Amino acid sequence: MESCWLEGEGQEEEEDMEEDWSAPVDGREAQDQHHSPALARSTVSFSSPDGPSVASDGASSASSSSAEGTGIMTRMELNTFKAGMEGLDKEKINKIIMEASKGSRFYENELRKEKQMAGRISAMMDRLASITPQQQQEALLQVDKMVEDLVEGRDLSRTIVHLDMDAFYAAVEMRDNPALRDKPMAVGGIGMLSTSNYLARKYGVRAAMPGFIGKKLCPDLVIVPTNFDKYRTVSSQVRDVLRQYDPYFAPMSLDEAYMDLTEYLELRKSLPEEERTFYAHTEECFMSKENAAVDNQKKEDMLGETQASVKVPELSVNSTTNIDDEDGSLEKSKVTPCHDDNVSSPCCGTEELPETCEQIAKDVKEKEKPEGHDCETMGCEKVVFGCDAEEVVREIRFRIQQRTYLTASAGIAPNMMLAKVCSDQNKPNGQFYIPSDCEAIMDFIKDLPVRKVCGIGKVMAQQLNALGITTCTHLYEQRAVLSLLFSPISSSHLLRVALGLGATRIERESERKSMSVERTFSELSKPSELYRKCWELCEALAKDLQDEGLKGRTVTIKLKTVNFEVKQRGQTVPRAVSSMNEIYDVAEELLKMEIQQCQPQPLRLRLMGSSAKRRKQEKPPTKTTTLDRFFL
DNA sequence: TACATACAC
DNA sequence: GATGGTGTATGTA
Repeated sequence: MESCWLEGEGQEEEEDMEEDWSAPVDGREAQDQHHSPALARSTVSFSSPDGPSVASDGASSASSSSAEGTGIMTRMELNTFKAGMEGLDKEKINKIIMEASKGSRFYENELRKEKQMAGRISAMMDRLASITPQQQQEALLQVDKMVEDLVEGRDLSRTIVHLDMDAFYAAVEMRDNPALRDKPMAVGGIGMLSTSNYLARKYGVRAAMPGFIGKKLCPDLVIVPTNFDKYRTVSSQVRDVLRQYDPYFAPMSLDEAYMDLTEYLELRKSLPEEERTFYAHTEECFMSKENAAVDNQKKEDMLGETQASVKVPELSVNSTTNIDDEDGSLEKSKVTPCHDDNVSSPCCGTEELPETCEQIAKDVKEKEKPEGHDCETMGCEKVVFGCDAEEVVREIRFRIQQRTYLTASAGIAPNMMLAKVCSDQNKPNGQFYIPSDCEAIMDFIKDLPVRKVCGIGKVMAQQLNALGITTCTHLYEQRAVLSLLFSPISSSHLLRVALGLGATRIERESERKSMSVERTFSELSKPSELYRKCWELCEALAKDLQDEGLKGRTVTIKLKTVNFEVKQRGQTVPRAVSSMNEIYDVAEELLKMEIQQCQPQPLRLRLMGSSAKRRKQEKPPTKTTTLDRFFL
């Protein structure tokens, strides 16, 4: 989904500090951060004599956090770097969020993580303070060599598109239930929301927010349970369209995909107008066939700024598989990337695919209009799309809307990093184009908040913030310091971002490296219950492994205590395993050790997980004739 | 290799 | 009253 409230909460778990469970003592004080802006400024002047405009407000906001009992933890704040945040009363929303959370075990854990982060930042500031001007000068020379290489290697020849469905799950539910259309609503459960519609976002209700907090922010919020089967079906309809423009497109989740339009755009130049002509079907078209209908849509309407202007009559959808809110509703929607090379591959849904691109195209175009219907005589609005990238993307979005009655947003740029940022720019139901031109890229990058860049999350953003870095311009100005404070991998990534660089080739599907199953439950602490849960998880994992014909060399268990502390324990076995018994043997042993460690206290858990990983760096056999593949 | 952390969706 | 599940990458020891 495109927005998050507490991004990636589940994975950002507390460091394992067993001895500290009941004594959360942390010597480092939050005020340590207060010296950061000044330090940041003083160092900036070394590396950048031409006087960068360091945002001091950015730096100081890093210190607004973690004063226990007072301010709002930055970790828990509403993320304001997402689309659709205009005109929100952030203060009020954050206050409600904090009040709803305060005193909970979750909150206490967040508080600890916040302190830990403050400590890390303070350590970083100490390192910064110890850097000499000479060191900075040297670093700058080094970094600028890299800059030269990077700039020289810049590839502006590709046209990459990132396509993102607007409020996907929520939009699907609204489409199928008109009663929801004028209400603030979210998809998920009282425990966690997967996404919310734009009306609910006005109240601060976001993806990855627990439903009960959503209700506090917006008492009228309607929460609809997830229905993944339906989203998968819609997703495969969208993919049917995308495939025609890039057969190697890469889905990132049910609602998001990257495409490389470069080759298609060449073909497009000689595509006759007829092939670029579509009809916006009227409601009558469909009614005449007692089929689903869509309101008469003009091209302008389609591409306007308002979301879901499409009116759809009730579809006879009654797939009400009620997925268990606690467990099933938040399954990751990620699906195997679809790089089927004209081969009919089952990876993009259950529908059988035609064999050639032409057939796919014909088939899809057929599905986009009512059965046996002649648009010319029915007076459907005729739309002809042009041949440039923007027109093609408009066409793609138009066809998606005609096919699914849902809107999508898109970003068009010379690389994946930029395309991704762009797709958020005019959301919902909009698109944004960055031409393949250095100046245009730099102009776009200039004031871009670093937090908007894919890969720069909450933690990195806060670290950068402490250095006075909030935009990509700052990132470039501070390149020398960054190369000294961060690892080579991190700093070169930041440098690439600062230069507006990103991947220009969409990677083909890579081999899976691990498979896991995990569940949250109400507290379990009796060993018999814990072993039983472990057994169930291993059983589920074994089934998943066998379904995909995979085996793993390293078996790990994941435990989350009732205080939200996460531990992971693993063991590598001599031979790859996939059966229930083999996996459980290892997992049981690992669990046993943890239970013993705790004694005489019980091990009190709220989550348990089991996973199998393949060994690092070894390539699995490419062509497998046997059924078994291996995580070697 | 083991474990923790960060990130995305 | 109540804060998810799956997968990848990376840093460190």
